[in-house]
Amino acid sequence: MAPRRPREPRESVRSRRRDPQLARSVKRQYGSALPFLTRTPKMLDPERLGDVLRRGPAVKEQVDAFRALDAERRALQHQLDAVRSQRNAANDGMARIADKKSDDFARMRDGLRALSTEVKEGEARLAELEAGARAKLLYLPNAPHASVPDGAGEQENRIVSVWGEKPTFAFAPKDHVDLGVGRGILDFERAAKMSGARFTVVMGKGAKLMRSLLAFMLDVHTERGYTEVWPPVLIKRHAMEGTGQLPKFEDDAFKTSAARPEDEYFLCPTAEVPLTNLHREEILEASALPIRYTAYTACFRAEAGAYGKDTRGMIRQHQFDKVEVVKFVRPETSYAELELLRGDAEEILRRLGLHYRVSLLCSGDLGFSSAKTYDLEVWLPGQDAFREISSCSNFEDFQARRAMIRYRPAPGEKARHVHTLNGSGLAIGRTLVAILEQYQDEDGTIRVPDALVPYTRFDRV
RNA sequence: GGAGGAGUGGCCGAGUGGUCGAAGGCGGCGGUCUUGAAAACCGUUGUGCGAGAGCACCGGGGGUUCGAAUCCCUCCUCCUCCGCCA
Repeated sequence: MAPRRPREPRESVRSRRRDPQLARSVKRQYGSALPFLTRTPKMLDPERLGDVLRRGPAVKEQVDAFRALDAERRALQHQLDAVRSQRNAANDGMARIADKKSDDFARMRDGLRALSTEVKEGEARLAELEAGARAKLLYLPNAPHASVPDGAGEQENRIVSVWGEKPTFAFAPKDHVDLGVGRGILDFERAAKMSGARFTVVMGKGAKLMRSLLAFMLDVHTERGYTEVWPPVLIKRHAMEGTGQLPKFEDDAFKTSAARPEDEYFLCPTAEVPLTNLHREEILEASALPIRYTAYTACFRAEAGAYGKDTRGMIRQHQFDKVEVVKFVRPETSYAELELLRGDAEEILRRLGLHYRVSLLCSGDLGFSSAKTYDLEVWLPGQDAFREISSCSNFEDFQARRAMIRYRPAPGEKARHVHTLNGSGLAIGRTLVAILEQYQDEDGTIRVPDALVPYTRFDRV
């Protein structure tokens, strides 16, 4: 990414828009009608319809309902334009009459009043149709890419590679709860005092290990070309819609309470949301792409419906920590970029020497917004299982349409939607869990991976 | 939190009810001139929808009016000062 021009202390707001990444700023304040509805979405193109339908039979109904509303909307739009045209012509006539008190003027005014009423009624009906079509579209998932295998759920994901080997132990390996509590670095009972279930207090060398992990991850990513970002974690509704967390998954999110609805915020569920929304409603310079960001944030998830799953330990928490990587790329490069991004996430695991495998999610396990996702699954000896530690996805133009993120392929050409990608790089809590379990010794102490020692300045917990 | 001020095209900036998608300047593009360049001069230059005629857009939304960039309400954003804080 090109370095941003340093800002003058008293620079005006408007000149600040002269950002080298921006071909042209798009002025559109939040809550406006239908930024992404301006053309038939690509996912509804006949050739891609088959792909959306792989999501399951319910999607067919959604598509049909959307198309019906959209056809109605287009018809009304045409009709309304014709009436508007009449009104505009009549209005020109009025403007040319010098004598505003003449009978002619009065007669024309009455005619115009009728036309205006008709236009207003049409606009009201059009707004309803648009809102209806938009609502339908917001609930429609992304189309799986052709390379995504069909399948109903997790069991049908495809393992595409395995890195490293299972560490062998001359003793029965403990899980991270026993290890962490045993070393005095994890405290679930005390966490419950202030926050209840599904929270962890990390203490002492454990806390330092967390801090070291996030610094280490950000350093690796920035060395590899990502720009480090420290974003807000209280998020407005429109931004959550932009990346696809809303409206469908509102129950999964925490939100603040506020006297006025417009003062309400959602707690960031992943840095994907603020990072992707950095460029919402912008037209980017083609030469600036790919744009790459990395950020550490705390992440908050209500995880409704996950009761009873992973109740022990710090695998599934209401609050966790994660370093995320996000890319904005040209559409034709997005699948190559996905492989690179996955490599960037894998790099962290490799440098930490953690045994893991890569899984390609099948259509039934694919997230709502994603066209293709790889999960990185780290080996947890204490659970005798691979567990997700990173999820790397190509969203194609799904988020770009919702958040109106475009680029201009060449000067003078029409703006196109970018493709967005993101991946965890990595979930910090789960990385700590993996280190505890894979690097444990028989006496319950834990060796610190070499790559982290420069950060922790101790080599054993 | 309190008190003021402001948001118009890539940028600056005019426009306080109709002929305004919007003067003028800068920048960009094309041309004339030039060995070449600069200067000067001429022309051109927003976005989206639509097959097209056409329609929409002056921060967002709503209202007044026959008619709104212009008047009113509201929200957002930014600026200045005060207070508080990290």
